[in-house]
Amino acid sequence: MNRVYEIYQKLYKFYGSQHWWPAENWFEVVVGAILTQNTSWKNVEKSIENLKDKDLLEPFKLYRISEEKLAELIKSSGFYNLKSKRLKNFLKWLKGYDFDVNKIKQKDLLNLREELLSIKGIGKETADSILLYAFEKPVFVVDAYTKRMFTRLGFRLSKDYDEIKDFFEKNLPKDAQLFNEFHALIVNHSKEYCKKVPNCKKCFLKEKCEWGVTQ
DNA sequence: CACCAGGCCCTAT
DNA sequence: ATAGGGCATGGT
Repeated sequence: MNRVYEIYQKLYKFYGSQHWWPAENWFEVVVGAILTQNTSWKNVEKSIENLKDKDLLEPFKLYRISEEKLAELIKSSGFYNLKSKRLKNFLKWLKGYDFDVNKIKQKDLLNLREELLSIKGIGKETADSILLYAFEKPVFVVDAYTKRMFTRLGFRLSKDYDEIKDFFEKNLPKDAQLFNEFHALIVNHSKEYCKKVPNCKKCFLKEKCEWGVTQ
């Protein structure tokens, strides 16, 4: 049994199923993924709520409003001019599929990833978050939490995003549901524990756990 | 007051 | 290939 999969199992046993991403539907996932770039989720939530309150959190509605208007609506997320443009870029791509998520889901994973990465403002992490949580494709999402947590656990991760991603995928079954849970658990554990104890020596993921939860 | 937060793009070496 | 700057709000 490899160490990566072991860690997943410990997290799952301790925290349980996470039911991620925190969104009501696939489009909300996409909007959140773009808005949360280098930004706290709290600030993103305000923007999402604002869009919902104004009944605008739908693809065609956002496609229709102006970039300037959209920027105002998402102000709380920071980088709002940039992110408004990025959302617009995604929406133009989405129009090519008639705003129909089912047409997108039918596409092959690797080609779909390339398409997303070709959209200006969608980088690897954002693309993978969308692939996994909006389109339900089996990709492992690498983010700041993932790198920080596994580095603290003693892993020596590459600097290259795709190399890190490949490392995790090689050590786990290729299962969208598992990737979904794992990333959610990493974020949850980071927020619950790692962040509060930056140099903790007793995280339950380590061999010697002082919290009585080592399995 | 400073620093950080679920990145990404562009430019200069 | 890789480093550094810009983007901007809200919380601690």
